[in-house]
Amino acid sequence: MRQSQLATKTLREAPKDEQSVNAILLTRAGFIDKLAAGVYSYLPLGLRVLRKIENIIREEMLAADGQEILMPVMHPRENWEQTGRWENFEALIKLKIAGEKDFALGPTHEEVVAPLAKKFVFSYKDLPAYLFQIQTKFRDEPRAKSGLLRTREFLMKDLYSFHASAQDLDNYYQKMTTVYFKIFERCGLRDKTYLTLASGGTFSQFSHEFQTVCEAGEDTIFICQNCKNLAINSEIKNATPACPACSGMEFAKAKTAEVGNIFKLGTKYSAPFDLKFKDRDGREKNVIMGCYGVGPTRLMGTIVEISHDDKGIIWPESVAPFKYHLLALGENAEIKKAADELYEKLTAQRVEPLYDDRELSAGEKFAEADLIGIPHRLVISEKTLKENSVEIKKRNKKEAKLIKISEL
RNA sequence: CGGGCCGUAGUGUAACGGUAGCACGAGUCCUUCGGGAGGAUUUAGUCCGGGUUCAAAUCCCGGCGGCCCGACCA
Repeated sequence: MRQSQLATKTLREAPKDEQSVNAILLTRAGFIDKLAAGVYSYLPLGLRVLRKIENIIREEMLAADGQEILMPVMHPRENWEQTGRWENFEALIKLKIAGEKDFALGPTHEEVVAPLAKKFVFSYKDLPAYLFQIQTKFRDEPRAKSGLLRTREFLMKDLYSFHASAQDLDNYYQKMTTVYFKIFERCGLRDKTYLTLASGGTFSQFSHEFQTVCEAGEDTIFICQNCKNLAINSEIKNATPACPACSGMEFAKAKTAEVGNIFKLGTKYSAPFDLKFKDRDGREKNVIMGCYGVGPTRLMGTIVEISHDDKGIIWPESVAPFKYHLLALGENAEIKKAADELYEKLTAQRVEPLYDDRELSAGEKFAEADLIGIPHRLVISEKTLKENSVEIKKRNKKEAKLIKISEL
């Protein structure tokens, strides 16, 4: 893409109504735009990042036998009455349509997926089943905050698993723990992300969260200093003094953002919707469920929180909006021609270049490139042309080197 | 939802109750071109509603909106 065609512009200064690092950098660099507190538009650069994160998650869900669906955002009141959550889910956004009918904007989809599964699950032969979607969720957060970390409208991948036995759920739950770490690995968050015990288990003692250490996070966890494999959420720390994995008693306290969570739901949602199956023994039993959530928009914010410097964002290559940022310095025809040719070549190779073909000073192009944070910077200038080469520099490294154009 | 702070061009910031100014951006032109370069010129603003006053960006009341702290976060 030619930067002269890019719809957005960068801001030299941070808007004064954003305080968090992720919101400041993403806004300045033109990835997002705030419409209201906790409600953001995703602009061309931001949407590219979001799609990459989504695709990583999608690939991992498909590899774990998930089948992708898309459920409605609008949920009839009756579904939520069925589980008692029309009244009990405080963040539920309710609205009337046609002046009469009550609907909720989906904050999660158990109330939709359970009755949906009822239409296809009859026998143990239909189980297990794994359905997932990547979709916009709505929650009436009393206080939206920290840019993309806590919003009222956000993207969420939610997978629901359906099992014939608790054992089968346990196995899949275990598998999803591994799959989730793979997602965080691919998004560049693995090193700072901890499997964390949390409350909320209706079916088992705990649920598990995936917590990424970062200043802007709003959770507090205690990381076991013995195995460093497990952490305990502060909300249940008092009730859980020792590490359940290794019995360690020493913990390090850390501020974190919850980037994912997994629940064993058991029959909490299958029962109210009468979601049953006929087992091998001929008896009718409740389907056992699990659910697994991870939010691409929050992930995007978290990545920026932990991967930036004073000049701007440093995207991991896996989620970067582009792989190369090609800068043409100077306006003479020779430079322009060489840069144009390299741009065409890279485009033909499908390696996703962003080409700064604008008539701006060198300093301005460098500053913007650092702000946007594309992993590899390519420069064509009088200097490089003398050597018949192009300068290449990684965003997270200081040194640059010249390579032959033919090497790209 | 409680508490605090705050709403002035696209962005950031000034203006004692008395002419709304500056910088950046954006537009046009010229000169520049390895770290947000220089010059000329143009553009654009007091969140909304009421009140006090000869006079309100400024004071008062109400609303709306934003940020931060807390509560909340299946």
